[in-house]
Amino acid sequence: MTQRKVISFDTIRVACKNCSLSQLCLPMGLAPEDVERLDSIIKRSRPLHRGDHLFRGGERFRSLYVVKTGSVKTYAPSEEGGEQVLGFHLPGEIIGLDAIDKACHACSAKVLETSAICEVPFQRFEELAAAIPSLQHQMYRLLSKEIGQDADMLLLLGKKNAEERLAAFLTSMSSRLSKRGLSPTDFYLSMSRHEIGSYLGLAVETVSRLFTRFQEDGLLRVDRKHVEVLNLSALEMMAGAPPSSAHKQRSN
Amino acid sequence: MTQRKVISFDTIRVACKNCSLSQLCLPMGLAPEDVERLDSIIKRSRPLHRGDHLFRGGERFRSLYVVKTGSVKTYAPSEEGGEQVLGFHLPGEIIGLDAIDKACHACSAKVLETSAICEVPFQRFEELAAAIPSLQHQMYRLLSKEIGQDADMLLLLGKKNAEERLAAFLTSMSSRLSKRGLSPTDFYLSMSRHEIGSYLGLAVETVSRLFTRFQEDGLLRVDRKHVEVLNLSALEMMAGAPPSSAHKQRSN
DNA sequence: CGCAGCTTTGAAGCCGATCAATCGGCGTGG
DNA sequence: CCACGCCGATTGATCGGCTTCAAAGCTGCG
Repeated sequence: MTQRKVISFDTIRVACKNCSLSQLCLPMGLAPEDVERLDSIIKRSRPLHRGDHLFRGGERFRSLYVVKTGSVKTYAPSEEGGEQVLGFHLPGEIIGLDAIDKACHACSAKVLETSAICEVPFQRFEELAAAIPSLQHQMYRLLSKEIGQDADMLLLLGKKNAEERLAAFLTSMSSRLSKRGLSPTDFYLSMSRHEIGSYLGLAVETVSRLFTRFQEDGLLRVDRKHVEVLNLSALEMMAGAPPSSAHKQRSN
Repeated sequence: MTQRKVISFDTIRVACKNCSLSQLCLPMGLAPEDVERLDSIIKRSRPLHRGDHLFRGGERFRSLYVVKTGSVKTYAPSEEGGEQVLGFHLPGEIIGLDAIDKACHACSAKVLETSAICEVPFQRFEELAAAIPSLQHQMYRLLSKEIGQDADMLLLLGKKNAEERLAAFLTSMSSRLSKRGLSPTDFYLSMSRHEIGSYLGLAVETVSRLFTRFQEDGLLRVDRKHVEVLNLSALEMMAGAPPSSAHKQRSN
């Protein structure tokens, strides 16, 4: 099913058993009783709305957050009001892992659309993990996975051109939404062109031009925030190795 | 003291008590007996030499590696022989955290100069961490720290220009070496210009030109791999906020 | 001593940023 | 209900930094 009108979708069902990490990110190897224990420490908040902050840079770190529905962006506010978008977080994804080290948030997290977010007090989670080896292992995996994804992003920013970047962004969105049972080819982008550009290290105008070009090339259909992917495999190809043989990047 | 002739420094003392994580990355909060336990699972290898691999992409993940002396680069081999450098690892730093998730190395790690590396079997480490809460916490911090650093790198690649990138690279090297008791202003770079360029998302020629320019501007003195920083604070300034007011970056 | 590889330097071209202006949707208020 | 105004998105034109291409210089090693 396509998720139409996400932007103004206010009636979010918060009542969902096992909204917890158990399903969202730790799908394997937990005994039912352990799942119950994990579930018991999780706080469910009322729906948050566009513009609300989960936390701001500089605040003390207390909890991890799991997106249940909706989407969140993390960003580093820079001097002169500008901001660098560090990531977009879709349902099932975790926010705040980077703050464990200094026990203080280095970035801010802002809700992009009406969203349901679970809060996981880290202190209590840590105690639980110490008692449940498989949970501890899952936590290590989770942190490790984040590092691996960052490496992919490093590669994207370091080596890929604008076309490849946007293609990678779109295929990433596609596959992540798909994992949550949403359509991989028809979705709404809750973030602005400006935010996409910031995330990908591109100017807004470049992002806009590329959307237009992709549409002209029959890769997708775009209407504002609504995206229909018409040729996913072509996008994936483009996101991966050098796309058009026209101008190949040096392998530096 | 400056570390002269690092490149051909073959007589590395491997015999060093507490070379372990205890000193390298987990400086706080461990009881002496726990340090002993941690130390006991660590394997010390004979010195490795330039070009040796710690592991290659695709190999099964078994251990983390800690650089004791020397330096290591991690890189993602791409098709057509090209490689993307993901990071440089100096004494005290850990390698392999990204492989925990899939229990398989996604990147390769190659020794840049004669180095002493400690191997930490992860399975056994994990068991130990489960039994020592403060060790578990340190491990979370370590993983989290890595994520935070990746975010810094994302910002660098996404927003900074060539000049800022090299300045950031140099100040990073400076401060990391300094942490290990080496000179922050006089050091040898064990990696090639090409590898620096790959890491920073720049062409070799650009890196070379910038070294020349920095020297002309009196910021540093360069001779091959030997770097003397003459104006560290200017470099730090340059690496941080927009450097020369001449051409300011859009805050996208 | 001579080659191979890395580094440096020069020149030209291109991609994406920047500047500039219009378009378009959406919320507001009359 | 519609006109207005604001802000994001789009489109066009120009500029510039970095890449690319090319070639010489340097260094270290066999």
